[in-house]
Amino acid sequence: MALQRDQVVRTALKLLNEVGIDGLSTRRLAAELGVQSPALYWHFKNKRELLDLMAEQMQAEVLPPDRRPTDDWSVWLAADARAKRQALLAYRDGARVHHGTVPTASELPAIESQVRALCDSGFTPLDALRLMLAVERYLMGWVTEEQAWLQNAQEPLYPDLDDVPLLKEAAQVLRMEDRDADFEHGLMLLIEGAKTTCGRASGAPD
Amino acid sequence: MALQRDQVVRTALKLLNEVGIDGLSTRRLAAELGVQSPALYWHFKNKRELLDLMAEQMQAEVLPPDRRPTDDWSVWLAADARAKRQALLAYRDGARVHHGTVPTASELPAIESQVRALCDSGFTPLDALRLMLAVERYLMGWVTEEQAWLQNAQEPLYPDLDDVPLLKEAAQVLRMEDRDADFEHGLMLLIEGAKTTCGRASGAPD
DNA sequence: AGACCTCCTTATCGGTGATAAGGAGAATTT
DNA sequence: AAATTCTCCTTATCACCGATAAGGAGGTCT
Repeated sequence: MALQRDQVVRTALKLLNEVGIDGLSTRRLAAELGVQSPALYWHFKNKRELLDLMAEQMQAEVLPPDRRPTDDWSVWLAADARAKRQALLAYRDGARVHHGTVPTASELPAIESQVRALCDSGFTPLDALRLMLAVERYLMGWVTEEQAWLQNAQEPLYPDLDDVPLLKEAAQVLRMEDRDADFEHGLMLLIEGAKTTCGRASGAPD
Repeated sequence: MALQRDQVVRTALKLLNEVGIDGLSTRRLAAELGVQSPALYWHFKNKRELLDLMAEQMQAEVLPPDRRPTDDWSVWLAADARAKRQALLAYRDGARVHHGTVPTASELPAIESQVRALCDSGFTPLDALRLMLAVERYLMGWVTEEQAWLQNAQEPLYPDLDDVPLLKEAAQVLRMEDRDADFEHGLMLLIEGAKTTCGRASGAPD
């Protein structure tokens, strides 16, 4: 039986979790598939294309198939960001795999419908897209640093904070002990900022 | 005359702009310095250490030496973010070079003093540090994607937007034609969000 | 004079992504 | 049925990478 393209992608994702993106070589992947490494180049133009498909598959595995904007934009926008974060966290170095990927033309309609929902709540198309872009990049930056830290989670960070009392008070953030809450806080800042400057609450137009 | 450590770093940064981080090999750098590549390993433990020093140098070249918080927190916080963005943009792949770098213990006092300034404006230490973290990661995510896009700036992006009228209206964002303004917008969202949920304007307590 | 220290050299190792050329077998055409 | 084409893989090889081992030349210190 011949190798299937998406079987290669799935194996690559499984391997990613074992060895990380720096350890994910075409030879290692080929070995995992019981094949010689040049065989992969029949299925993919190059490694970049493989990584792109891996990124696509990662999102598909976690995101619900139809993310139709519900009534309150701040609810679905936040839920979307949380789901995407989980998608990236589900694989080692997920954010780095996703880097450099650009929305293909086929994803534009989904973006359009989200922009439309925001516009129905009082956003201009410009502000709507800018908000979505800001959330997306906050998300990417967050998870990238989060995963870089996860990989080096060795000795306790900053053992002595006696000289910096305020940081000592906020040590849980500095030591990243509740990353979910900290991510949520930043996300909330973006959404609150958008509420006060552009949008209005839906269902309760002011 | 022997090679100086910071001469190597400066040459590496110059070379970075010519070949990008993927083209920056120890051999290429050694050649630039008129030396054989193992010579570099006398000055640096490994390539990671070189990249760390490059990241440090990049920030030092752009950031003013003493960034003392002025009266209005939203002003210096934004100015700081803009300066850091410029520092990263000043070199090709600057954001990727900076990735994985973690604040050393010696940078903690500077962070403490910024947290203090925020607390003077009504923040709790927790909210202050979370805000700074959110801005930092938004910044990193932003510039990383920005530079990835810069490197692939070839054919025009999304030539046909007739099927997505709202995106057509916001095409300048989608096509990243005014990246400064778009970055500024997201930064403003974070700061406005912080104003309405945690802080109060300094000088004009409400 | 001898020992050390600094900074570099040559040689080499095990790995990487990628290409060229070709071969075996199934499918399709003649 | 024979010939051809297509699919999917192989072996061999390229140029390059980060890193280490071992040693050598030249200055400095004892």
